[in-house]
Amino acid sequence: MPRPGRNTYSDQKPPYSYISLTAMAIQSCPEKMLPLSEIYKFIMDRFPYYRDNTQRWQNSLRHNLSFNDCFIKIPRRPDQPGKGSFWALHPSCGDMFENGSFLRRRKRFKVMMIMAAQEHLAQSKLSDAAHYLQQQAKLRLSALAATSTHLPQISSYNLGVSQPSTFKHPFAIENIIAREFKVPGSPSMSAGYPMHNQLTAAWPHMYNTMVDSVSPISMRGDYGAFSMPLKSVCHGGQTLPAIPVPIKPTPTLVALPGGLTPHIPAFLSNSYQSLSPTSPQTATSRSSPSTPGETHTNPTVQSVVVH
DNA sequence: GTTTGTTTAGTCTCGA
DNA sequence: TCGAGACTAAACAAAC
Repeated sequence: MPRPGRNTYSDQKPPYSYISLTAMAIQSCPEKMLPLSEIYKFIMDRFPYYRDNTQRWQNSLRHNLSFNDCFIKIPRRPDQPGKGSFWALHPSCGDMFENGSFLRRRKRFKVMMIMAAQEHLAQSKLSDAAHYLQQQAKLRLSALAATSTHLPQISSYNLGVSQPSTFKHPFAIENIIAREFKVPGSPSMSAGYPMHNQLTAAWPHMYNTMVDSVSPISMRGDYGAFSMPLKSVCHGGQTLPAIPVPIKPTPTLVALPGGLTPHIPAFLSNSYQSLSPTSPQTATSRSSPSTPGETHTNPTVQSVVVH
């Protein structure tokens, strides 16, 4: 497998999959999130190969963004007009390329909790499923408490502050190609996992929703503004903290007959206010036709990411 | 009309 | 050989 070169790959196809290219682009940005057009731009800037046949590879890239759970979509705020959403990396996609190949991952990064829960539901009584989910929630939440202090930090979302970190995201461009490139505009790229405190600041609405989402799943039936599944992440057999990711507000849900009310860490229960991923201002959602501050719930269950 | 996002389907490649 | 991941093409809908 060719190693990343020192310079651009001229007209040769770079030895990176679209996933790694996209991840590079996202990682190269201090905010760790980019709109599609910027991802295109990043790739074309660095890899001349992709200046041709743009239709083809851009379609593939979009397909990858949608198809792969390792990418999460972040809606624009209403006061940030523009097309499309921002794209970021799922916090647990870190070691997909652990084997050193940026063309082929060890295993596809996938969010499976809902499927698992549904399968479980299909195979057992509802009460069993509720118990199962409750156990999962406990496991993740306890692991969350245990691991959160060891997890990597990233730059705040557009807070203008790069937080110090020793962790290097495998997708960080400095880890992939920064050996070869100087990344303009990211002097202190400190690699990329959105952590809870930062996410809470950046996406309070998500966390708010998330808190709601784990409340008794009788739920309010609508899919409001920030309806997005709460995705806990379980990584390589290891349980990691949950990050809410607004991928697909699918109505797929698994209602817990007994009501699932795990203990929610304090950092998840931020009030609904301020910051958005891209601006230190009031967060509202473009996707929400409703009043900011209004709590919407997403009747989804926690999910598990498996590798 | 263009861009963005989702989905489906088929093919190719690689690793076990 | 087979399964899984990657790539490509295409259709379609929604947002801008």
